[in-house]
Amino acid sequence: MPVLSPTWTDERIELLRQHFEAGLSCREIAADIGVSRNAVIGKLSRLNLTRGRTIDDRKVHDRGLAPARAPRTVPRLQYEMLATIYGETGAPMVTFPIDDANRCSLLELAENRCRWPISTPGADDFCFCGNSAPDGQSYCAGHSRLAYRPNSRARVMRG
DNA sequence: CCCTGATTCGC
DNA sequence: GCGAATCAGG
Repeated sequence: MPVLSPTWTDERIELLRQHFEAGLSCREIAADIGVSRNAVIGKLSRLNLTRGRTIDDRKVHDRGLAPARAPRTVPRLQYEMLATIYGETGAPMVTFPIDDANRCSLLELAENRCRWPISTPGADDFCFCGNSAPDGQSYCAGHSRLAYRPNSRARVMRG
């Protein structure tokens, strides 16, 4: 690993395009390349590579920057928000066990397989999660959420 | 609150 | 040109 970060090299741009065309989300692309999500999006926009939406579609051109937010949120919405972060009203949402029984090697990886790396690259037991991943997702539901998040009770890497 | 993509703007 | 900040929508 080089000491310098040459930002966007041809390799990275190629990776960017590969993942973009593969249908991966910007968040996944960013995590895979090692940059922030905005960096990926910014680069994509700079390359005129946007998926669907363009400036022409944008309605509000009059950027007053929050002049007056009138439309008050409905109490119900607020309740949902708070319930999400708070106790969830006795929600039995326990920690989801990540099955390590489906581990597979890089060669066995498929589009619907979780690509979460297990152990360290180069190790004899190095493999991937291999759990079923949603369409367009690189990781399974559990790992997708664990991939990158500042708010985590504990970094449960290595399953 | 979480997330996403897309634009804007300072560096 | 790059990317954080910001906006807009789900």
